[in-house]
Amino acid sequence: MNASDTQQRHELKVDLVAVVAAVIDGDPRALTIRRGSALPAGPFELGHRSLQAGLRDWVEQQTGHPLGYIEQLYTFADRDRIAEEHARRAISISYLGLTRDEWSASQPPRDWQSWYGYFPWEDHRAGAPSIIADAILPHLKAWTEEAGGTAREERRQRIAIAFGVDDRPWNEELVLQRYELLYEAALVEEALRGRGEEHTPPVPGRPMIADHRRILATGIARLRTKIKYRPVVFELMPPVFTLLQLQRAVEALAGRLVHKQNFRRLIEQQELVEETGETTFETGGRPAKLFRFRPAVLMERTAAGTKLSVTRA
Amino acid sequence: MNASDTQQRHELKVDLVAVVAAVIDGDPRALTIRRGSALPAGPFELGHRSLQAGLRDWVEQQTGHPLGYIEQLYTFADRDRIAEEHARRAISISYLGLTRDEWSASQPPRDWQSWYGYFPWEDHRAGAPSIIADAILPHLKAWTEEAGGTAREERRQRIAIAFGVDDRPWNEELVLQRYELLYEAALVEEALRGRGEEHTPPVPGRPMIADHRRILATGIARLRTKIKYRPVVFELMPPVFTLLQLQRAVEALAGRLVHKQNFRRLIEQQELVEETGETTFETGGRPAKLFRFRPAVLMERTAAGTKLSVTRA
DNA sequence: CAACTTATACTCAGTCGTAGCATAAGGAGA
DNA sequence: TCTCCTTATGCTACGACTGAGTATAAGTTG
Repeated sequence: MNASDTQQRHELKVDLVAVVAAVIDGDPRALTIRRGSALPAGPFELGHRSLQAGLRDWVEQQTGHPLGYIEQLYTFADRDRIAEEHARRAISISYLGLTRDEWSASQPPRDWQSWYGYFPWEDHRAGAPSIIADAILPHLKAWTEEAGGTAREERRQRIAIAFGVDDRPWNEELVLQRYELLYEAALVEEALRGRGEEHTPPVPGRPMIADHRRILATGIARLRTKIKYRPVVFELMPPVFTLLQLQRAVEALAGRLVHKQNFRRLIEQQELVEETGETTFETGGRPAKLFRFRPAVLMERTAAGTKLSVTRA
Repeated sequence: MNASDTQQRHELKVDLVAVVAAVIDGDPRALTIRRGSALPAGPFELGHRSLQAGLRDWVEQQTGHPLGYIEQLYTFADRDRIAEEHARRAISISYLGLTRDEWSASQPPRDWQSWYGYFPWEDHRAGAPSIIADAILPHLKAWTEEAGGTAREERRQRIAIAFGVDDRPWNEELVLQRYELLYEAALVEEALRGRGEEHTPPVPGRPMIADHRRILATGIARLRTKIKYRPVVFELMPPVFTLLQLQRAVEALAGRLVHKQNFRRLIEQQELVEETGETTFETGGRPAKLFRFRPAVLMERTAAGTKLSVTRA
């Protein structure tokens, strides 16, 4: 009805937004601009050969970083979320990119920000962060009380699943669901904007412009899901590495520790890597064998079914 | 470079395209318009509250079918693929919708077309279709020969993975990869358009306008992947059903048969369904118990991790 | 040399996927 | 009515994989 009656211009602004991930100094990071307040982004223009090409252009232009592997994430267009930023309505097509931070001294340093500055509740490598029990759950509980009838039970249920309440396991993949819950409960800064209540949000975690933090959450969730069944960690690792370094990278992304022995067994039985024949003494204790990814794996990554399940520590 | 130099209008046409799936008479089908030649679609307009709302409007307007569950699929913008259809460049945001075909006699009949009319090579319920060995693989083999050097080996590899050559298993999820291979090898009608070579394509399978068949492939692939870890079949089933009916629906979607006993065990141990207490005699042999989905499952479907693995027959 | 760190090998129980055997309960035709 | 066919449903066995623990090897540091 409204679609056909309303005769308006059918043209819209289309933005490309990039979540570019790398593991640096044992931390999972995202490439940002404006001192961490935004993701690299720019409009899709007629000069771009494709969406991907446009995205690469913008990222390289804004950060100086060339992109390797990228994949599409999601297309957003919620009027509510963007209304305050742009008078006009816009569509954001988001992508996930994976790289290493291969900076040369001649390049300006890039603005890599740790994921967990934006999502402090997502890093469970040293156990569940205390802010979950101290700040998040109490506020969410209060939020369930606000609702009545079936809505209250539904909220309780969503919270229990997302944050692993009452003996439910923590599921590291539900990054977006958790952020959305906090947004709906108005516990993050983005939810308070333009409401005249610009007070400090009750839950720590750095905000971003527009819905960039939501897009970042989408990218993290996708990556956490994907490492389990596709060999994508490769894109984030240097050409040669030890198994523990690989494990630390996976742990950084997943935000949880894994069982070392089982991790190695998994890696080796999947035939993802091969020994280079050399060892490194830089790791502290007994020298570790160095590995590289098997070329066949790099080729098959499009379709091969590889599982790199994040087993518990 | 090109992005910043080219000062062009930053507005684009944005189309919404729907893959709406249902299982009717044991066949997986898609809701189409124009006698099966196109998917329901229309431009995203300023009057639409959201992308999803816009999509619902268009589908209902064009087919009379209201949509229940929908999820976003992918956003396409390849200039090559759409060039012939629209002079102007357009972006297509595609969605997957799941429904039952609850037609009332007063409504006009909807245009439900079987998936396998468009992708005859995807239905392995009665074994691998003969066209794979008879038509597809020979043509693809010829196509590998056209390439030289590493490209040839890469093509061979992709074909082997996608179609399950040399003892590799058939992977029903690779619907899109298979279609893309056939497209690249110019074995489907869409690839021949506007090239002046409008001859009959070498591989059977009904074409669609623009890149709608590619979008349909994307939707089928997504659904085949998703039934394995999320309880989405529900959306496609009537409120009450026998376990064999549920199995047949899964088989129709996956395009392959499953082991009956294991399927039942899986379903029951996941506690997805509960008995209604009644039985039906309409199935031929021994009367079958009737089941319904447990209400809790319908609620949790957003986040619950349910596996409905398609075990072999 | 002792204490500590990291690497790596091996074991074991529980779960899950695959597959086969067996029985129950209806209908159709001899 | 009896037999055969069809579908439904229960149960068992086995191998692969997962989660978690034990033990040993080979370095560095004080």
